[in-house]
Amino acid sequence: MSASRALPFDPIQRAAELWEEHFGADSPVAAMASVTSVMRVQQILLARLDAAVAPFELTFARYEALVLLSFSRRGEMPMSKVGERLMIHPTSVTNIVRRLAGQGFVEQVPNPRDGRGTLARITPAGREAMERATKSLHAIDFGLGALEDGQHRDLFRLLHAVRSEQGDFTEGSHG
Amino acid sequence: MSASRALPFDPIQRAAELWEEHFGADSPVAAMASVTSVMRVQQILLARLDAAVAPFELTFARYEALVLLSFSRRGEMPMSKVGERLMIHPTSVTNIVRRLAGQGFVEQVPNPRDGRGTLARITPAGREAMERATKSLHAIDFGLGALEDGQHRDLFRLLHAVRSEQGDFTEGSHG
DNA sequence: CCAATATCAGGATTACTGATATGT
DNA sequence: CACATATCAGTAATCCTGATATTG
Repeated sequence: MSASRALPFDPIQRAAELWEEHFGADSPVAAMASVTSVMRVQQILLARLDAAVAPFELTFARYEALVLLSFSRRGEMPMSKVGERLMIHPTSVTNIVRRLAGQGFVEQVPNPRDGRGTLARITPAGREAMERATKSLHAIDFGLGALEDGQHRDLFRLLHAVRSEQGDFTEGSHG
Repeated sequence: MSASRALPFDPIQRAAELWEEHFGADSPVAAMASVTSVMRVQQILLARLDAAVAPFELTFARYEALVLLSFSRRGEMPMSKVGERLMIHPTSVTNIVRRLAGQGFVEQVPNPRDGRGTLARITPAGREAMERATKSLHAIDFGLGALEDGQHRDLFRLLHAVRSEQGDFTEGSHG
């Protein structure tokens, strides 16, 4: 999982202190510390999530695709829409779906309403794997057991502001 | 930058609602929403940071290595210590430092105090590139201009809890 | 003809495992 | 001899930029 032993200090805290010494109190030290923390926590979480779903031959990215399909009405969705919802590149969709298809977790069928398009459809085996992986993720609280529900809401709102500014979506309510 | 157009709703919010419908209010919906948000914001930030330092032929990862070296007393540090501080894999250190060396931003010299070891040492050109990249990053508030200082502290503290639980460091103060 | 929908080829980055040469 | 320090080879995952065939 990358770094091995624990340091006797918080490396991000240390970096922030040095940062302020070198670049002055005017520099966005707090932003730097936040950014670095986001990077590190993402790394930690992804490792935990991937480990949790690995027994079912899934990565977290492939798991997310299965969940998305399972939530849809017919268990199927155009490739383009999968990419839109998961916010991943079209070639990544192709890649992920092909891999899931190779595992028998989804099948790719022509879109009857658009001859150009392809639908990804979850199979019973895919639902089975998804449900088992979900239990595994529930058991570890999605890697975020360190936080309580109120803190999750705080974290979500702070990050929501960043995503909103990026223009991921047009509405601003999350309540 | 992966996804193109904005959705008329927050896809993470939507996912959380569907999640609760499918898996019940007992499931860690708040944790799921937090995790997904961390993933997405990391992606947004990394794209912004990489874009900010790209004019100087750097990635954010290589920039971080330059900053680390420039903060050290002699501008040099053993490879192993670089990996420890940046919390990246030894082979990634080799990779990053070799690339920086190819650009003339660092040089690799034998460690006089350990015949097995190699020191990465920042060059004047490396300091120059680092300082210019820093100005570029300052100008965009490290991609986190959407948050105010108080919010940065909140965000840092929430993520600090996760990092602490992971055992990245042994102390618990950050005040 | 232009736009949209995948898909593919190819390049870049990062991480990990396992093997290796060197030195403590 | 056991251990530590890089480095390398090979594998995997992801994203990106074009190019392409098909269809609307």
